[in-house]
Amino acid sequence: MNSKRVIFHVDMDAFYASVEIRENSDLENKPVVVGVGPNVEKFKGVVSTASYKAREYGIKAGIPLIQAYNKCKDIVIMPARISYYKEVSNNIMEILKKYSDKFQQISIDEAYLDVSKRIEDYDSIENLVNKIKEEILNNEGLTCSIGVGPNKSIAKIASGFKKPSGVTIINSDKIRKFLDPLPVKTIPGVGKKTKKLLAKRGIEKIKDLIKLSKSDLISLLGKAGGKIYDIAIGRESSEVKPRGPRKSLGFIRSFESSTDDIKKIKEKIKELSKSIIKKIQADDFQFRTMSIIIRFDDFSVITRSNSLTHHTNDYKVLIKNVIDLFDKVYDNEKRKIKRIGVRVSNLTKSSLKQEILSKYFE
DNA sequence: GTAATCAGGACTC
DNA sequence: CAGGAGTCCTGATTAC
Repeated sequence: MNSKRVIFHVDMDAFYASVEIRENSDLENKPVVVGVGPNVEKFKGVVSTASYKAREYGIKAGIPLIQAYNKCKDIVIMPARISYYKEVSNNIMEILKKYSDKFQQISIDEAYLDVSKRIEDYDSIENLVNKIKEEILNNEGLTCSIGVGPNKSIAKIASGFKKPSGVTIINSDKIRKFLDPLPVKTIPGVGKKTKKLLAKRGIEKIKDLIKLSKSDLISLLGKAGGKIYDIAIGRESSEVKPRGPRKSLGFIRSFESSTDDIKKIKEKIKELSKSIIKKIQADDFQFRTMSIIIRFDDFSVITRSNSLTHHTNDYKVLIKNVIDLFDKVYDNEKRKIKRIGVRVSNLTKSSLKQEILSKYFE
């Protein structure tokens, strides 16, 4: 037997947009974007996902809808229907689980599969990849891209290498040839800031990055530097493991335009808190820490939080605490507010299970 | 001195 | 012109 791991990273192509197109064949080959925000019809918000046709115009996730429109007057904007996309996602994840020994869902449209035990040679990789792609296409009418590698990071980078509907298989002996020419930003964990910091030192490609030692990178970037180094040399080795329980839960809403109307803001805070309580009770959680998040019209952000001595799932407790937090901040603030959010953390499962478990560990 | 808590930042999809 | 949800990390402060 072979002890080498074979990891798949499966990534759905333009997931939200593709779901909308599958629901409405008129949208095929059109520049479709799924938008999120306070009023997507009036271009208040951003692009969540752009179809591949839309991408031809330079439209991509994250840009303001108004900019997307300016790039292409023909864009079709669909408001996001996240709960529906979740249903679709669940169906897809069930398919992926079947084909893996170990499974890790990363987000609504991505997952890692450890398929080591099901692979003997290159052909069996191709067979398995094709089977997965076929079943997702037949059952859900959607395409995905798959990256295959000896660890999770290489699989992930590989899945993004050829899209849409691409397959990229990186054997151990091809790691350097694959990674070396890629821009550092390709590495998960290297975002805008880190890219800039590295660029200042003339580091643009992964091959530049690996000239530094691991400790150089750690002193430059902290703990993240160590991870980035391991990925760059192709030796990241984290296991494919099931997702743990959630650690926090919250909601954020933007106002259509910035406001200093305290009544309006507090109404929103209550609304958000209510939604949190609903969800948290439905999922049988309790929380101990509560936070508010405020983004001002100049885009600066303030967060405030406090913790209780005990866990709760009570609306009254939540609302009292978050309103108190808000009042403390807004006493000496005049800036207008653009977005407001409420979040709870330090979660535990409430009721039954907890007691049974604690008995076990007495 | 170390553990919790809090605030802010970076990052991901 | 700048959404929404979530995670991890860091540094400062406070608690034990």
